[in-house]
Amino acid sequence: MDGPNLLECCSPLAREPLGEQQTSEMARAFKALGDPVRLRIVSLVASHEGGEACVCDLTAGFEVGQPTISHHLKVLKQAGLLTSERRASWVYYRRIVPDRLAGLSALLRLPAEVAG
Amino acid sequence: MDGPNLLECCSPLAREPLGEQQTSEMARAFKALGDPVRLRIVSLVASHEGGEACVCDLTAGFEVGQPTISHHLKVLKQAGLLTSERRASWVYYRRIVPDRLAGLSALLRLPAEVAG
DNA sequence: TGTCAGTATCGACATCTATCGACATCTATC
DNA sequence: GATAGATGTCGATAGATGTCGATACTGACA
Repeated sequence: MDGPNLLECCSPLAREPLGEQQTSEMARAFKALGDPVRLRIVSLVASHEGGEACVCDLTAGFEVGQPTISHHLKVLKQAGLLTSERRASWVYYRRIVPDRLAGLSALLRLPAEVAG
Repeated sequence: MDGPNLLECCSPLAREPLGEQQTSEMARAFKALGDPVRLRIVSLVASHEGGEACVCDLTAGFEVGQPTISHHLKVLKQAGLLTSERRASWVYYRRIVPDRLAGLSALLRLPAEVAG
């Protein structure tokens, strides 16, 4: 996933055909973003003040139950998109640094866009 | 998906919490990329000469059967990532223009990255 | 018109996934 | 230590998904 050129100008995805090994981990990250609830969780965390949000912030804003939120957070964590830290009674989630989302963004950027 | 500011400087995802309606279509696109085979298909199409590849180019490069490739192509097409055109006996797939991948890339780009 | 190659669809199957309720675990506070 | 609140885990279940073999469709060509 975090290969040497991932944050450079051109998209590895469009530069050459990706092999099996390269795609499996990338696909897992995209798959994690491929659920509306998880996408909203990432958005809420990324846009929350301080760049982090506790689980209580999340459960309040969704129509699904707390165990489900917890499950989705686990998926996002395993995909390398979020990290968590316990402070007192609450667990706070924030984007992983170096940012995986930025890496995925660069992956999708295409030559036409870079040139134009 | 293709809202007015999607290709601007900052990431909508990190600017404000995304709502249910906004995320559903985005999630579908990410979900489509969330399979290793599909990610490789997109990569192969994007990197193929002329920016397009026929199904026969794809079936040759994968270990899964032709019906499965056809199924994945349908998913990518429905997600708005690829388009197809029949020429003689062959069906050619290429990236959709305006490019959906670029839109997703912009979506994931984060303020920190833009500022830095 | 008949045949062939390329591609899509269909039905079936095994596996994965999202969700829930119930319960366990952790921390703070009394 | 006992209690309460916040969070994670477990087991169950319904639905989605990836894959395949068989088959139908489409265009080219004899």
